[in-house]
Amino acid sequence: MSNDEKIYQQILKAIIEHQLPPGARLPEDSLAVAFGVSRTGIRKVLQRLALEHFVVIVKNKGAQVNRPNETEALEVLDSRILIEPQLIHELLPHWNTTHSQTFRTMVQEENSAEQNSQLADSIQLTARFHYELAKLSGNRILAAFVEQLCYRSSLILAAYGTRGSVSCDGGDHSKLLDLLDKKDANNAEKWMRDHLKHIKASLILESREEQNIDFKRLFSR
Amino acid sequence: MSNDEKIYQQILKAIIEHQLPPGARLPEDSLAVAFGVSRTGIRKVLQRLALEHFVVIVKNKGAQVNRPNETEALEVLDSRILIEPQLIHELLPHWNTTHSQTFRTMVQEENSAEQNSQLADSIQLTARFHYELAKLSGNRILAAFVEQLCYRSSLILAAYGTRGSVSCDGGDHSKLLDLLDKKDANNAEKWMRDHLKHIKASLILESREEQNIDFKRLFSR
DNA sequence: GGGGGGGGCATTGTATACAATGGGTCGAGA
DNA sequence: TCTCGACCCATTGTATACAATGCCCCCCCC
Repeated sequence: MSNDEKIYQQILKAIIEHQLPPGARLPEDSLAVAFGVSRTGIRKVLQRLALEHFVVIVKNKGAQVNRPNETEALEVLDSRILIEPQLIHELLPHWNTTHSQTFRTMVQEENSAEQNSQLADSIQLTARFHYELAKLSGNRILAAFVEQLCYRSSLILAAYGTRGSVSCDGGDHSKLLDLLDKKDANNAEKWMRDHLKHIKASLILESREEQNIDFKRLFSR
Repeated sequence: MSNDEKIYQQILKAIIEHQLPPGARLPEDSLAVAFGVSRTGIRKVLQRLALEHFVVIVKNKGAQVNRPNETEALEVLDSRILIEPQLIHELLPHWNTTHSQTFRTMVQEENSAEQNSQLADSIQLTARFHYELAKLSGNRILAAFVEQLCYRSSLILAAYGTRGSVSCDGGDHSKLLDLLDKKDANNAEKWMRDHLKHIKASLILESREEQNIDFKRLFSR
């Protein structure tokens, strides 16, 4: 893996695990010394992260970790609801006992992370479950897109998620595996859709609009 | 629009219109003098184009316009087949006569471009029809993804498309508008799926594998 | 005491210089 | 004449220098 890629992975990991919380500033200089490279390399990574919506770069003000707003959160979940259930049909023909084993191991990791109250690990493992599944579809473009959506979901869950919305996953995911083992495409698809809708519904979206306050209306007597 | 953005748009346009054909090299220096900036600005744009799969950057060898292979072409079309038909349901509630007018005008442009044998224009207008439609879904994330897929499709059509696969679109697109005007969601969805499948089927994918030649097998007596 | 303006500092934007890599060409030897 | 090798040039990778911007604080004036 190239050096840039390593830096990218490390920063992305830190963002997803909320070691770099939403809103955190990412000064080029500090990162440059931290990784032992010049600002040039850091800028490249930051711009990639910006294109993928993990950070926001404001001209002449630099980068900070994206703080997804309500609209973005809902759109990410809606995108997943539209795509992931359909991928079930694509991946089921390839599904075999080896995959089943691998994914059941992953579910166990999720459960133990959850029981130890390692929220960050739990969220990340949940994301991984979903995008590893997407990869089995065989369509690398869609798999990459789902992967990005899952990572963005990690950010969203950490910001708007309730404990319940994350922790119910462990049990849930193994149910999907049962359906896949039975080659029950329709119920597996339905399960996936309901699962994602459940997560979407569990988000706490305080609807106080911080933006677009209509001062004129507000202060007209 | 920022300066970078302008450069990005110009290069992207040139790629989609095949003024920069697949495989064309994009030396940083030449582009830098062409746009009157230093290599720094060009590199940023090229890396963005690379992340979006319009160019390929090979370390120490630079950038060239992506030449989509068979697999990539099929995956792009499959992605669109999975997403776009479903978006019909999302956009139909917002569909009104104003939209209808706008899109019918677009179809006319497509037809005239096609009649004048302006293949590049025709391909691009077709792409635009699809992603403008996607934008009406209200989900900006999916719309942006579809937009990217449509642009990639332009590259693919120019490389693998038959004249028929492009030119049949003009008449086709207006049929979809009729269905949308009738608020016939199911048939509009079906139309979209068939339309994309038709395009996919019309690609000429010569299956001579240029890569991964198995010399060992080839030359073992 | 409060508000507005100016200056300094921290940070990013852009260009350029130098290092490193890859490919192509020219020449020597078989 | 063909092949292998070394050198050179074109191009990219990386670091650094300087310019430009924005923010914050302080001071001055009202």
